Amino acid sequence: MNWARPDKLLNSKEMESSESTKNTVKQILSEYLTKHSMRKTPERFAILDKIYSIKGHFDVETIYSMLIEDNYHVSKATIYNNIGILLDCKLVIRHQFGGSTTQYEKSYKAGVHNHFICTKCGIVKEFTDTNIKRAVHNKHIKDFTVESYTLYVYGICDKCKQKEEKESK
Amino acid sequence: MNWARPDKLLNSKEMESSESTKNTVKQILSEYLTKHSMRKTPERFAILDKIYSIKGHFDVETIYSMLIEDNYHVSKATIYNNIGILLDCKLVIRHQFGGSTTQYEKSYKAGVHNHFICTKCGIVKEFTDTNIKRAVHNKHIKDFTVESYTLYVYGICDKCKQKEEKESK
DNA sequence: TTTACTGCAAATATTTTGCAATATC
DNA sequence: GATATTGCAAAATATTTGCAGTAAA
Repeated sequence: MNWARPDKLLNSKEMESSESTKNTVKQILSEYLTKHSMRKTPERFAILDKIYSIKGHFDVETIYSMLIEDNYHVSKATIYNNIGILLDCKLVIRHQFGGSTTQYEKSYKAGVHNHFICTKCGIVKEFTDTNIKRAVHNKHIKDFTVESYTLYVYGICDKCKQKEEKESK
Repeated sequence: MNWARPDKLLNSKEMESSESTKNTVKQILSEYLTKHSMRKTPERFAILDKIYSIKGHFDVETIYSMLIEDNYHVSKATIYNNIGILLDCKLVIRHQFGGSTTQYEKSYKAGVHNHFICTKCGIVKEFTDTNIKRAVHNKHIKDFTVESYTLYVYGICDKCKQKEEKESK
């Protein structure tokens, strides 16, 4: 098997997960594919590898252009298809922040984090909070098995707030 | 001024907000429009009134068909336009659960609530939890003014879980 | 050899936009 | 009367789907 491993300097959007993390997620995908009688195509592992080189959120377009930039051609249809699989095996999570595209994020060992979203400019800032985490996990929801959560806190960032104050003068 | 007030039996999707709530939100919208030199069109108040007769989530299509059913014609473009305004004056909030349409919900006096989303069938169940509420409000986020929050808890509902167990036999 | 997967293009669906007609102020 | 808003249709955009060719098993 020959995983696509681009050998180049990483741009600002990229930040390698540790090799061991990448190997682990490949393993998880591999087992998932075997279990479901699906094929181990190079595209699948190239997409997974690329996703695990991205720090933060991304959309399908981002993955697509990053792979093209590596001279690794995959169609968008294939990316959509495979992100679906990665969602199923919990290697990726989906975010819907309210922009026009669906955002995704690697989820293995990424840790739970919360998002602050400015309702004016749309900037997203992440934070962690153990009290919130504890409160969510202490909540027993009838008839449901909890797997994960996402918290979106809405408000106004300082930049936009200052802009607003100027405008109302 | 002549607010559209449909005088008919309510269907299952509908549940009147109290008259006083409806009057209050009309007041809020009215003041917002005045402040921004925008016009008080009957469409705006008809849409607001309809939204405040809906319990739970809705999308643009829903509002559209409900108004058509009342023989009140508004174009979808107008609904999109006005939901934008209602978002601005905080009378409506937006949800992106992951389906194909954007979902909205009335927000005045609706209370904060959290959502459980089944990752298999997509069913959304609401719940409230004061511990979570407290934890979020205790969180001080640097450089941000918090206005509201939404929590999405993901997992599997009992129905889907049972289905899964059957399949793996 | 079988058939799952990829890539392309066409289809679908939601939301946005342009513009003429209309109605608010 | 001036112009913001509506309604319609067309446009834009993201995602899905159908299908022929390719490649994994």
